Amino acid sequence: MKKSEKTNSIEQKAIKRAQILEAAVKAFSRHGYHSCTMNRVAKEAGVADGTLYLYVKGKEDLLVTAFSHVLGLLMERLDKEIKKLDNPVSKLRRLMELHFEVMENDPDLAGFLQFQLRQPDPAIRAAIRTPLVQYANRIEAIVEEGKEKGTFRKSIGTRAMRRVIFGSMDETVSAWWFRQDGNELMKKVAPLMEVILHGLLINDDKSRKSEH
Amino acid sequence: MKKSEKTNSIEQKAIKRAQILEAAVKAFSRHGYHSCTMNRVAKEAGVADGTLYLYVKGKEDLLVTAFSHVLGLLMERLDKEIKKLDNPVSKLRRLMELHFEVMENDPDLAGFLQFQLRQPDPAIRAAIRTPLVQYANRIEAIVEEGKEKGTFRKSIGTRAMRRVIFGSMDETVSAWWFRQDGNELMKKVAPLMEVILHGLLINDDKSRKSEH
Amino acid sequence: MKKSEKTNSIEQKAIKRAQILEAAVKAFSRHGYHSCTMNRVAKEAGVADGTLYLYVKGKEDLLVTAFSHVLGLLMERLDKEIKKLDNPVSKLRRLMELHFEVMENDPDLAGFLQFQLRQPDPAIRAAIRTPLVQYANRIEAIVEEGKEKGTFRKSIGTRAMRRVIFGSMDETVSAWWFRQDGNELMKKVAPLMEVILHGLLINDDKSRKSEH
Amino acid sequence: MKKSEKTNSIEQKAIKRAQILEAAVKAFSRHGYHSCTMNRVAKEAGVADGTLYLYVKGKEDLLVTAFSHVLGLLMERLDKEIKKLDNPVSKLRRLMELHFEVMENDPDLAGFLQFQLRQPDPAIRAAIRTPLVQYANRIEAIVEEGKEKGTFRKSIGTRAMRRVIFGSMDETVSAWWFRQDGNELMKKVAPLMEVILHGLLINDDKSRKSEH
DNA sequence: TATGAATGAGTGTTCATTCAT
DNA sequence: AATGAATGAACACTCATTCAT
Repeated sequence: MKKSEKTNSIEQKAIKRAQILEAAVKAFSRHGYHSCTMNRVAKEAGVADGTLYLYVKGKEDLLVTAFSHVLGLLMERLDKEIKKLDNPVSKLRRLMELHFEVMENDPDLAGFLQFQLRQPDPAIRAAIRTPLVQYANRIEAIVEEGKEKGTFRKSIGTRAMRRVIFGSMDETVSAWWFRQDGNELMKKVAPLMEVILHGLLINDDKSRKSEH
Repeated sequence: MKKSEKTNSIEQKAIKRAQILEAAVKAFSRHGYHSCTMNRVAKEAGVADGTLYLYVKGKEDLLVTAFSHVLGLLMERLDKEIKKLDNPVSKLRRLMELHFEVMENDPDLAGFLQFQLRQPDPAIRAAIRTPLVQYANRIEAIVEEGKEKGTFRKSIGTRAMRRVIFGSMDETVSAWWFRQDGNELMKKVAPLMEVILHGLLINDDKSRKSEH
Repeated sequence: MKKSEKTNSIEQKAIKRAQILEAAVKAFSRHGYHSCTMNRVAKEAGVADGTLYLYVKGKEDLLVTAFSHVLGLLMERLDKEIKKLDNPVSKLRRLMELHFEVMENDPDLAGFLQFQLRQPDPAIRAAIRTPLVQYANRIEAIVEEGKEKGTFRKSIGTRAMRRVIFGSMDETVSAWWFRQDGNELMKKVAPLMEVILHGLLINDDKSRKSEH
Repeated sequence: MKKSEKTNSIEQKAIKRAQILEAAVKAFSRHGYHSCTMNRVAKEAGVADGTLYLYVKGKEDLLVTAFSHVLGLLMERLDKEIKKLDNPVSKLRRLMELHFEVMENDPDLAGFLQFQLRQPDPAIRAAIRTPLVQYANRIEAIVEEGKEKGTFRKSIGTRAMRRVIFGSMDETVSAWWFRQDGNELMKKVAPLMEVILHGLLINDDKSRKSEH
């Protein structure tokens, strides 16, 4: 049963890897990346200090690898869910719901993504950039689709729209995380969509394109 | 002339204090809060290491104090400028222009506010919260005024509006800072205002209140 | 054919043992004893880390055992060659030639013997002492023979003579190894013998026993 | 008294520096360079760990700096003593006496010079090379002088002579240090000089230049 | 016998903070 | 008030060794 053994061993390794990366998310979130020692992560994962280095190159790599791991899981789910929908507004709402749902269900993950990841270190930012861009692309794809289908206004740049969307979600999650007041995050979807879709103004005459 | 001497001495002290706080902004921005040593701040300020501790309690306090200092200057200016204007849309645009202008003119300050300040350490975040709330209040005051005057829609919570506004600006500045592509930040004001005021949708019928 | 199998197995083991010891000499020489990891030795020998511990007790034991192994080979050859010769001067020259030849033909071995072995750790030095003394005995035996045959002066202690002989060779090999300037080591035999046999002085009157 | 204060401070610093370097010699000698922790050196010097780094760049630099320090002291004394003498044989004997005397009076220093310094690390060897060459030059200068004055034989290279001289002394000190049998090192001067000056052979006819 | 994943003790170095001057 | 030399706690990472397979 060599093959079965080998398969098992590979599975074991993948499981331990996930164990470590998820322990890192939790530990970094609770103590803060810089204040969190590798020893704490190891304890959280239930392995020895040295074992961490069999799976990642170092502390920085652990942060980045853990990020790719969890964002990968999120995007896999996102793609599957969004594929089912047919109009950009629904897609945008679903993206936002999913984003908030994930955060709400795992505050450690939320803390990790909102704060621990925002490291000023250029090396870290560069490493994080790639998966982050993929997420931004998901948003921009919806915006583009909306423009093509005539749902969203073509006069505004896709980038600007993406920034408003992502910036709003991001700020909302951050504010929610700090208050930690029960699980109300999902309730923010509707008002946020309201503002993003229709804007602040009453009796808005879109033919004007601008208020002056 | 005891009094004059004393006044002079107090002024001297205030000047050195500002010197130190601005040196901290610059040094933290360039090297990153955690990687920046107190010695570097001291050198930047032109004082000895120990002298810093005559003005702040420690490194963390230096970060927070420096933040209050620069945000105080910004808000002082903001209040003066906004007082002149009479409608909420102009006020909102002016706030955004000012925000972007300050960032654009002082990239060190921008890096400090956008990244160095976002420390995951709970103690730091708590300390930073107070001055930050004051800034949020400026935005919410404009939103409230807009609602009262019938310019902004009452159906959306002030908080949600504020989050979209601040989140959009914040995300825009962050993205700009990273690209560091010349001084184009001011050009983002119009498209951002466009989205925020009118929303993403074309032919928006505001009587519907929502897209479904 | 149990016996043949067993013999074969024993031979196999001896071969692997030699493999490991020679890999250790090479690896220690190239990376330095302290900087060389057991993993590197294992790789060099083509076995797994754990396998090393089936042949030696630990890293220190590996160093000492490897030394005994290579010095044993050298002395075996030395004895055979010297047996053929009949006068102490020839024997001394042959010893020196052999010493230099071995070093020259295997720079890894030379580096190992000249530097990696000179560990300050008392335990290591003590362990190395035994085989080293055997080599010293070869030199002293030649000196003694020379004294008995009336070739060398009896007035000087055998130990002192041995120290001059061994110290000179050792210093010469070290200097050569550092310069690594082609294979000129054999050319040092003649001048070295010249000094050792006749001394530095011109017109030496041996009846004086000393220069004053 | 500004000047006096400053002078005093500089003196203090030089004293502490010497304290640290001499503590390093002692600590490295007793525990072995690699096994000796910086903490041990600090304790030996009576300072905190961090203080060491105010005087040297790191552990490796400490080794090299300590070596330069002690060899500098030795050579200063050597030059002064040798200047008084007029013939190369006396100079050679004085050099050897001094070498042995210094080692004998400070076994820690001897252990440091004989073993701790012989690190295989190329960086260390390169750093140590410069002061070591200076010492070699002292020996070669005496040899050259001896050749010019017609005392030493011109037919043998200066380098070869130096290697015999230095190698013999080195080997003698090493052997002595291991036995640690009282303070007999000085007694080795005469027999060593005997061999080096007159060679091993009885009835040596220098006109032959070689034994065959 | 052989493997190699897992272990965890051990250490050079940094740097915020203090305090004698 | 100002200095800056001294402090010493804290930590990421390595690697010899073990042991279940």
